[in-house]
Amino acid sequence: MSEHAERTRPRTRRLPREVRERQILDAAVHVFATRGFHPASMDEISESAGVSKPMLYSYLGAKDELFLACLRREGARLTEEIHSAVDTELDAAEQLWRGLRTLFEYVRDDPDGWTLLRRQTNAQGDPFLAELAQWRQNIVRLIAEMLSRATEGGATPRTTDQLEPFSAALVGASESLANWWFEHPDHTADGMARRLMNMVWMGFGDLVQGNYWEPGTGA
Amino acid sequence: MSEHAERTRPRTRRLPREVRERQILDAAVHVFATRGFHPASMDEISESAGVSKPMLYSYLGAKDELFLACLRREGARLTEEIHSAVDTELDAAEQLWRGLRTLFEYVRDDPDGWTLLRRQTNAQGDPFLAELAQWRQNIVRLIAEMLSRATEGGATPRTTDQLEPFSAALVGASESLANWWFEHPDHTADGMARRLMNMVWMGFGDLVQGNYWEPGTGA
Amino acid sequence: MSEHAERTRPRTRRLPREVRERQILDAAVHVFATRGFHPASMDEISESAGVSKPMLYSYLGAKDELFLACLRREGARLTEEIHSAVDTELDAAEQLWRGLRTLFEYVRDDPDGWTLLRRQTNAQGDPFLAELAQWRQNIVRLIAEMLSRATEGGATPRTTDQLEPFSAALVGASESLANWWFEHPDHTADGMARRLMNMVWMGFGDLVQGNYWEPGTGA
Amino acid sequence: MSEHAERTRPRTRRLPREVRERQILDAAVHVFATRGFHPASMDEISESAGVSKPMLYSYLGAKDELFLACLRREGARLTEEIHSAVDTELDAAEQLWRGLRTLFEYVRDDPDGWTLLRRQTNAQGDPFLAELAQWRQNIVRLIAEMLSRATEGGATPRTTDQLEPFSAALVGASESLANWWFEHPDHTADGMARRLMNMVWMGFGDLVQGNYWEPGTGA
DNA sequence: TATGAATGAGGCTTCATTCAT
DNA sequence: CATGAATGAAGCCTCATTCAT
Repeated sequence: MSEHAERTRPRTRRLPREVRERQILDAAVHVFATRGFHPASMDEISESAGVSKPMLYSYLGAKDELFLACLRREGARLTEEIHSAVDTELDAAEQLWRGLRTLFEYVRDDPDGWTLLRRQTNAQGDPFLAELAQWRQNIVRLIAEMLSRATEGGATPRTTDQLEPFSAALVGASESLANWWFEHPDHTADGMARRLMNMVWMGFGDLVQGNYWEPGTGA
Repeated sequence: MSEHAERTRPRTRRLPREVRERQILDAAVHVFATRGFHPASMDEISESAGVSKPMLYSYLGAKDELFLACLRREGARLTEEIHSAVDTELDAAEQLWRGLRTLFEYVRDDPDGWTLLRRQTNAQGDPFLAELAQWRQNIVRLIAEMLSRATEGGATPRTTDQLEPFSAALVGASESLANWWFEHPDHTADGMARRLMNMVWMGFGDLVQGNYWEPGTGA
Repeated sequence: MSEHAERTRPRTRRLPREVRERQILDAAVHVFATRGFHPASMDEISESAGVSKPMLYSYLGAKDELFLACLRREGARLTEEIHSAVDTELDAAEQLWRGLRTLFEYVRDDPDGWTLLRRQTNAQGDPFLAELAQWRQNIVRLIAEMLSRATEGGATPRTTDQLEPFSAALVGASESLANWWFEHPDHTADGMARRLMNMVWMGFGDLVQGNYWEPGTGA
Repeated sequence: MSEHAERTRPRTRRLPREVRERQILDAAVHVFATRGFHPASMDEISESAGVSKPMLYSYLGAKDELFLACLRREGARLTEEIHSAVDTELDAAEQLWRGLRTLFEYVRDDPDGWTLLRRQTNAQGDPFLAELAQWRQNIVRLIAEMLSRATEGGATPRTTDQLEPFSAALVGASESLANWWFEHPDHTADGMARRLMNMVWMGFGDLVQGNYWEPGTGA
């Protein structure tokens, strides 16, 4: 009887397009993050979103496009949060510190999004992943520029040379450390950011001698 | 013409098992590295190895097992090279330097293997990838121990606390920098290792002030 | 011409699930009965059902499950028909007579189902066939109980001892005689049941002396 | 070392063809009986026979032919044993009794052979199984003739009519009872044969009244 | 004689995607 | 707007069988 009753009106109400899209994206981000792009199935996504598959396609297109939409949303969210956290007037160490702290806050608040951004690596044959690579490179370049601005004057040419690979390494270290955090969740975002700041700013040579970086210390 | 091109390599016949296994593994490492686990097809691997599919299965088992065999071979190769390069008698900086140099040499000499090790991330539902995660964690731990040994005496408790996350970050930085290298191949392995050494040992704070790490300098 | 012949039945479209499931089961029972489990191919079943293969899987699961579904449907049908034909108030001979007659009517009306139930033997490595063995054993036990009830009082202990193996033999005789019937179809179900009744009730010793069993005669 | 030593001379000696064929047939009968025709693999058979696959094919041909060879050997063995046990001079009951006893002795002594003969049912699409069906029918006919001879004089026409289906049912009952025996092995061949004899000769009607058949009693 | 090496062919299964209602 | 019904295409895997030594 109750089964019958449920069938008397459509399972889901007519919702405004915007709401539906967010529902779907939320579900898709979760499934893609949990399974990875290829093993994720459109069936699971549609079910998890509480939407029929035709709606999925009609709202967000094919699997590639849906995945891209997820990447774009999460990438933009992270980028914006970092942007609004750093202030180009500050010195390099402070900017870095704020950026890292924001990053780890994002990781904490939206672990699926982070997994999504972090998991996929560029792969020949998955051309649509090029956009993700592009996005990463942008971040790397932003950091490089930030450091460049912040070190104008003092920086020797040799330092400048190192800026981009340094930024790349920094991004890699952040990603890896965030993963480590997943397995050791008894740390705060602040603590994680501070850890990373120490590493990249002070270097192991200093740490070994007991010299630590502290927020507010400056360059 | 293109039809003829497909017959590029004539099917060599009746080779001893050992040789065939190596052929297959070589091809599989290449295809898995190029495409990733899921998109790689057994068809492509068998074709690329110049061997029929039943041989794949007869010699190296199902797709999972073949993939694991690739991971094991490449992982063991890298591990061994690094092991034989570092000498636990040396101080930390020197050990790190040698390890990093060997790593980048491996990346240069066996880029497919590197991509393989680097590309796959652990995903729920791909339990066989757990072995890769395990292997990575072992490396992290090895580095942490190395640093721990090398800093005995001087290290404060706080430093010790940081050793494992630091190692994780270091591995991430190496991976990311190696990727950057793929896109800027006009650098030597030695140069890349030196770059990374500067970052992790000196830290950006020192670099900014013109203090660089040099091989042979010691801790 | 033959190309056109293949399109014999136009793909009916958009049928309710219930109808499709029956269509599929009908086809599957036929193919499984004709070929046996292993040689039957999902391709042939899907084609014979006028449905694409994914529908088979979506509606009735993998080959094992589809086969089990066939067994269950046919087994239940036969069991029910016999159940509603016999009446535990009657004496043993009458019950047996009605059961046998119903059995042969089922064989006549649903030869594929009968072949299905009769053909498969339990094999190590086909664990899903255990259910069929179980079902057979249930029938044997039912018959044994029926005879037991019907002979209470008169039966000596020795008779009771024989009830289960006797029932097993009876089932085997029925199966074999039904097969014989397939090759000599110019007999009625009633005639076949009477034949078997004579054998099992009177025994050859009586038959040789011209003593036959007749319906309505009683024990 | 021992592994190496084993390789210094061929794993198997040159054996006369006859011996090899018996080896192979023994293994094949076992595997076919255990798994059934389709699931049995030539790999398992060759391994179980201690012979390489090319030898298998060279000695006994393809899978169908090998299977047929198994059926023929086992079928002939059983037929011969029964033939030499019965004596057409004896009366019907005694012949039947001896035949049944021999049958159950064969089942006891060569259960794989029995399973082989009993398991496969004629299947459209497995044309090579027709020979098995033929063989069964021969047995049925033999029994019918035996009964016919043994009842000449006393038998009414109606009895004659029943002889072939009766024989078919008898064979089915034997098969089924032999299967039951597999699951209740704590009985002797003699006991089983006596059981069956009671059923087919006396019939349930007599049994219910305490009339049993005893060896040596005659018709 | 004897066998390790090798494969064509075919079966099971699933997935992204679309149609008809 | 919304969906249950439907499928082409492709992937993994195994088997009977033969070749070259």
